[in-house]
Amino acid sequence: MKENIHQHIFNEYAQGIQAGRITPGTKLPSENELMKSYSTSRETVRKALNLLMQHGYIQKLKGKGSYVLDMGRMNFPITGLTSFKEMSGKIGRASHTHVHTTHNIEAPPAVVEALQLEPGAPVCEVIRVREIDNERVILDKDYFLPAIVGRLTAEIAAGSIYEYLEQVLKLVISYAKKEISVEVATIEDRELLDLHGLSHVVVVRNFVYLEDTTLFQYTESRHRLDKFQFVDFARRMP
Amino acid sequence: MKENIHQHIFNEYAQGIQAGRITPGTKLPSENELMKSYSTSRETVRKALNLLMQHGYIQKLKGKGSYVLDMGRMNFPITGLTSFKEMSGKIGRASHTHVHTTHNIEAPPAVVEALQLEPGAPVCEVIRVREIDNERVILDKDYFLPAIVGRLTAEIAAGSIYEYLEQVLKLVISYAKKEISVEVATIEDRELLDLHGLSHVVVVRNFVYLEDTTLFQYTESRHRLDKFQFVDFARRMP
DNA sequence: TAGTGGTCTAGACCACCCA
DNA sequence: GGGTGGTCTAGACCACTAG
Repeated sequence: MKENIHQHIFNEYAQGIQAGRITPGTKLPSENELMKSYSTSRETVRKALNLLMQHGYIQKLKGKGSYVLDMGRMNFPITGLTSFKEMSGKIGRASHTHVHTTHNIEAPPAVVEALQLEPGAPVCEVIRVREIDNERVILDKDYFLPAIVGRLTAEIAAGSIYEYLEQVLKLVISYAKKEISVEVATIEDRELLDLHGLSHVVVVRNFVYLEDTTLFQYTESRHRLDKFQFVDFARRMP
Repeated sequence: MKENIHQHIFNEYAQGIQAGRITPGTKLPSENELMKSYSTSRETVRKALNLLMQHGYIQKLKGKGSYVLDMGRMNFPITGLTSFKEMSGKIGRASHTHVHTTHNIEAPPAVVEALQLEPGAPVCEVIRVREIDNERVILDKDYFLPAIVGRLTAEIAAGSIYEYLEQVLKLVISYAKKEISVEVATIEDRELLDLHGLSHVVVVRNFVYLEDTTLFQYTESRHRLDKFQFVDFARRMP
């Protein structure tokens, strides 16, 4: 499992808070106490506590201690890099994915720009429609570099592509940039989604990078307006 | 003043990257070299580098080194807790704020819920309209606890309320939770904004907390659809 | 093998909070 | 004054990357 000490401490408390075993307002043991009870050094304890703080689980107060926030059990944290499959599990709604197309094509202009390709370069395009409560509300258009992912099958696309990339291809996803905007619905949006006459869709553009800083995926996630929500937790930087 | 060593190192590189003096792809000095050139310890250097990494300025590669990303100069980082005033400066567009109302009122139901108040409790309401390129595109509705902010004047509201709170009242803002969704425009939206017939607005709900974990402000920022953009940088968590 | 970043240790001094 | 978190130090061992 290769679990670090500080990650181990973080996990224990993060899970405890998320499961409600540790209630908001509770004071955590001091760094000195944690140090003893985990038989480790203070800096290691502090790494764990800082992780908990950065994730919004606790608040640290100089001279007082660390206190549990009630933000940890926050409604659906769509923040970060959470994928549709992880998310739909959390919200516990009837959801279903329909794979519309999976093929290698010449990159369309928008994708050439997004992935910084040569005009006419090949990309692997995967178009999926997400259904929640029997309504088609999300259109996902993914573009991968064939040199890296090879050819994706429909079966893979039906599940979690991230799971496949990380566990089978052993690719390590490192970071991503997201852009959220609202745009006029295209003809494709109208055909593949149940828009009920809504004129706009929320577009989430996602640029995904690997550990070696290679940009390897571009995703356009097109959501029906009324089914879109994004939650963000932010700390004030000094 | 009072600048930590690791914050100092962070600032030097962050500014260098943002100003373009350090170009993307550049390899940073190794931790050992930085340690010597700043006459400090390695853990301190690492704190600075981790900050740079968390902010998307660099990528660290085991066994190789730290490399500058081209994400640091990212377009309008509305992520985090950036306020309108800070932002409008960055995008460099003609912008103007019109203070519509500033008064203490009984909290409306939605605000009672958001700030967890007793029904009928007083709140300080500030309604402002943001103009960009001579179009009224953002409606900001702020609600503060009068016990903390007292009475805000129109002059203060015309500038940056955050500046006033932090520099005059010495309040320390610690963290915030944001929720982004799209909703049907209200009558008030139609009156105060130039919606050009658009039926929906993007609503950003902001819950702001102080250092002692007090929730003290609730903000509703209502944006015209086509003028809304949100950029997010996320790292994959282990 | 030499250099890199990732983790950990056992101390230290400081500023802050509260009794 | 005793406890708390914030910062820093000078070592150590490991896993990874490279030539």
